[in-house]
Amino acid sequence: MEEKVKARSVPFSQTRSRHASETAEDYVEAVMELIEELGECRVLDLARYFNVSHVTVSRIVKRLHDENLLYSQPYKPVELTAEGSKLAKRVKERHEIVLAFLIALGVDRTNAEIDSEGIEHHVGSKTLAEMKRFLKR
Amino acid sequence: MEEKVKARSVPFSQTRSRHASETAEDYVEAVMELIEELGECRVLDLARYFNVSHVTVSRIVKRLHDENLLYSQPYKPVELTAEGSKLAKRVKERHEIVLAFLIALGVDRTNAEIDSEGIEHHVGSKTLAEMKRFLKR
DNA sequence: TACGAAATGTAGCAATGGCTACGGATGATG
DNA sequence: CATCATCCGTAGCCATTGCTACATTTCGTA
Repeated sequence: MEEKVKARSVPFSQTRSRHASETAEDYVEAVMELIEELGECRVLDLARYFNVSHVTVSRIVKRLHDENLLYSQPYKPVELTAEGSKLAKRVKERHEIVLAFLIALGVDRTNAEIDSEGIEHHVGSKTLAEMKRFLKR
Repeated sequence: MEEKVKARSVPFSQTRSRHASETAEDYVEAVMELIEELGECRVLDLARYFNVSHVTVSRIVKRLHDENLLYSQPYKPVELTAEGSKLAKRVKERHEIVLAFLIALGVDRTNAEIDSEGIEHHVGSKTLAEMKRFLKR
């Protein structure tokens, strides 16, 4: 009898839903950042930020509105709900730690910024703690 | 006049196509691993590995066949093309470095395995080089 | 050799995230 | 206060990755 290979259910946790969560994290972080930089966050600001069409942004904003992360009204700026703001702060802090970590590791700023965007969503609490510890050395 | 926010076109490089590439990387790596472990790689082996239905695997295998990464015939085991094998080796090596790096950083093996699966796709050559350097210390 | 279980393929649905094209809303400015 | 550029929403297309249900192929074994 063949020996069965263990399922990688945890690491490969359902690509689609995982990706939807990453989008949510990217968007609330971007909204917070854009509000800080511009005073408000419009759909087109997000479209420029992510380099996608305003249509894509509009649909995602609607979804995140339904998920209670964003507050949006037609033709009005996008704002963060309390929940969205909480998530954004957590994501931003994690992002900053990952970026600082990569730079401390010796990666140039440009590449550190690029890689940290992708890496941040996959850094669990244990890994994040070790990155913080490394930064304190 | 409002100051425009720079587009994050490089880090946020078109989510969909980026994700399709990650899937390709995961699949060629899995095929190589399953062939090593089981002698051959069936559609159902991949389904168990990724914890998805055989239908999902079947469609992705077809796409990767069209992309010349896999060689597949109906009801036959899946094999790697020369191109797929090359990609798989590259991905596996990168994956092993990331995993070893996280463990060297102090992360426990379980969390290191989980996080390395997600992180590996976002580690550029510069970051990978710094991880290697860290491992040599 | 013929049967049945297991493996695989096909049909068709949903969610997500891309897009273009088009039309309605807003707001600055003449 | 009317006009027009800009912003944003809607319709509708495609690709990817999930799924269930059903059909077909393979293959060991009776």
